[in-house]
Amino acid sequence: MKQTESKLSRDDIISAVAHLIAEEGLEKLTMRHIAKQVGCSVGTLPHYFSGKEDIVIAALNWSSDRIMTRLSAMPPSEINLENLYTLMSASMPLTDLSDIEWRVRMSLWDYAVTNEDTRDTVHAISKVANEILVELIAYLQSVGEVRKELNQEATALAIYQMCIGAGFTMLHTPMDTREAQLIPLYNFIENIRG
Amino acid sequence: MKQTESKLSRDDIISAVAHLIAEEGLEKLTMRHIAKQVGCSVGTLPHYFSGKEDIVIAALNWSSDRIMTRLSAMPPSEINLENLYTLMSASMPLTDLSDIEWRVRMSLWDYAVTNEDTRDTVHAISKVANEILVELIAYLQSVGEVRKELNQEATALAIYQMCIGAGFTMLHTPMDTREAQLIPLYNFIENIRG
Amino acid sequence: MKQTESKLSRDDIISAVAHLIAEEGLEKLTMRHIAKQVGCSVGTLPHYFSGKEDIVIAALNWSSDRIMTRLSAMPPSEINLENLYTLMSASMPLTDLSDIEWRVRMSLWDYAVTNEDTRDTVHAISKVANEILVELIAYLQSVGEVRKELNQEATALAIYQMCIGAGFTMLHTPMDTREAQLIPLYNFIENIRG
Amino acid sequence: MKQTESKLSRDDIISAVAHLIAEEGLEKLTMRHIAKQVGCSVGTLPHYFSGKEDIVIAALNWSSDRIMTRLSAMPPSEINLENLYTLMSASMPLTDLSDIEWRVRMSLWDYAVTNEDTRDTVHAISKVANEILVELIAYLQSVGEVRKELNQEATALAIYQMCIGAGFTMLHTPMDTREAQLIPLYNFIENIRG
DNA sequence: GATGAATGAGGGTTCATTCAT
DNA sequence: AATGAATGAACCCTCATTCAT
Repeated sequence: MKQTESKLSRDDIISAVAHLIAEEGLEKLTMRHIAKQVGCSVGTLPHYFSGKEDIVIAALNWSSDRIMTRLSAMPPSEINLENLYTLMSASMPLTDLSDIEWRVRMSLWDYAVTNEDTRDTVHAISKVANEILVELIAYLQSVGEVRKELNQEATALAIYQMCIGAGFTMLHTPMDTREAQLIPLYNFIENIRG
Repeated sequence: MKQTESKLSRDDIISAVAHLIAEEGLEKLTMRHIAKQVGCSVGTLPHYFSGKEDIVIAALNWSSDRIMTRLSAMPPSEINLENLYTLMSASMPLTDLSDIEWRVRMSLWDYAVTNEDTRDTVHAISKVANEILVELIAYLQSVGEVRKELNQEATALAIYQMCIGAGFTMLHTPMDTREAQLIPLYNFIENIRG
Repeated sequence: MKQTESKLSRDDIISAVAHLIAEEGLEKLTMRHIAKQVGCSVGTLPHYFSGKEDIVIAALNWSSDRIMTRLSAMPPSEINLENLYTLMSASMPLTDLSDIEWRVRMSLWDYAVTNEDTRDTVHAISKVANEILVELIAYLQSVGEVRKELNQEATALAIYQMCIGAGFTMLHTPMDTREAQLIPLYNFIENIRG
Repeated sequence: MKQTESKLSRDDIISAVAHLIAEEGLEKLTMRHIAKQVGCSVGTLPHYFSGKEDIVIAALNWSSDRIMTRLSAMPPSEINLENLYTLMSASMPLTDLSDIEWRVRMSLWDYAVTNEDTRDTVHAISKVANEILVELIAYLQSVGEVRKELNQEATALAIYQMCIGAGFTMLHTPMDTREAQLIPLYNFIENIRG
């Protein structure tokens, strides 16, 4: 039997794998599970990826891409202190969709600890995220929404660290208790108001 | 050949496994590697643990135990705002030893995402850590070192989140760049001074 | 993309496969490699051969065809003892081209050990080769170049065996050392001179 | 179920594999077949060999060892021209046992064509075999059984080539027709008598 | 208790073959 | 006639586990 009804693409596979990682963990991810989730046979996967590691890395990066896309969605010029909080909270695992992204991100970060290439990738992404935040803080300082004496890098890094800490912690708590964990972030942002 | 030189204990195995997880990752952890690291044969391990999962969970919890022990080391009465920062930074992955602990902690947190029992454990530990911090903040407020109008829970959670975020981020950066990532925590603590 | 530039034929495929077998061995021969070498897609091959085994057998026989063609090239009436040696040595793996033929022949002979059909083919070819040699010896006896008391079949078989033994041995030695291995054949032919 | 009745050794496996190669060919040799033939499970084989290639090479060398052992069995001082022929014919594939050895040898020689390490091994073995023959010829010359004007190396090589050619050819012919193929070798040996 | 050879299920991967286009 | 994505069986190998010693 041939699978001809739906055209398969790398993104279809990546998405399926991301969901599998989120639900079962990297450890239980097998080529056979992937094929089943995608709806193809194991022999089809090599047409799109050179091997399991290739698939895994693509899926892990998928989460970073999604999170970064959300972070970059709002142009700096449309930012004010109110929607800085909105922007950050929108990137947190407060919905089923972003929960998956963060679960995969957790696997990615763990994977990166002992995998040099992935570690460099994760580090680069963190750097970019911080740079975006620095830009936002700088802009908000320029329009008087953030106190000018605050160090931009340190402020951005504080927000980043709180988001990472909150996001990873949330993965171990029920969905309906997660929003309350954003209070420190909210307070912090209020506290830098100019 | 029998292992007669030194008495083997669960802790010996756990410690050895923790180091293996930190160095190679959970993925590459095998019973043979464990036995080799411990210095016994694979057949010896079942005498101390019921299976691989049992060993893994024990080793993952090892990191939490170590970190919690450090956090609880200082009695609240000896705390001031200066050594609150010292206490927190002492628990960060700034040395080879604590680096291992954090690496294992990362594996633990990742493992917990898809393992209910472990998730409950991790959540409970987080809760205890936060309670300790709340106590510290409350004490510091009572002695006038921290502003009294600050919410204790929110302040404690903020510190906790920053530490988690900073600690996990540090695992992807060289050791000599990590201390600089504590600036946000330092600033935050300075900012709550009464 | 279609293959329209050159008309494909069974011989093109066989020749390509023979070269692949000579270079990489039967073990590493795959339909994809064949298609790549031929310059067509894997789906084209079934139009010319019923399956891989069909291709392999055809390619293996290719070497026998080539070697037999050379052996039959010279009409018996033009033979003398001098160019009997020339004829035989010309069929040995002393050039890159004949080296390929012998490499494939080695694969063929090996394949024939456990494949009845191929074994019959190889045996038949050996028989024909010997018959040709018997004719040559008979002719040379009739013109007085070979001693008449020698048994034709035994003499032919001796030459055949030495050529086979020398040819297969040569495949494991550098090209520039091979000619020296023809000395026994030369001596033998000199020794039967009438 | 554990296999405890019979002690397994590398030689047991090698012997089993040699028989498999002889009967089915290298191509159809799989770890599962080997395990079945040996009477163990696939997981047992890695205890004795590092992988399939390791097993294959060991089995291929097995044939050379057996053949060389037979060739070296007779001390030169006990040699005369009569038992030189006996010695050589004893190493030919005239029995079921030596037939297996030669079948494996054929696989070995074929394998060596595209495998450098094996090629070196085969070449070294050929060299040793020739050296043994040279010694025998030299001894027979010294005792007057072989004509002194004959070149030792060329004579030895001639015998070697005839044996190789005859042996490999025999593998494609029925057992009861093989002895007749030794006539050229017999004639050759008679012809060098001093 | 300690050992490590033996097990066999399950892993990732390769491949000849098929068939809708 | 030509294509190459899709198939799934079979490959080699790894591994947690078991158990006779």
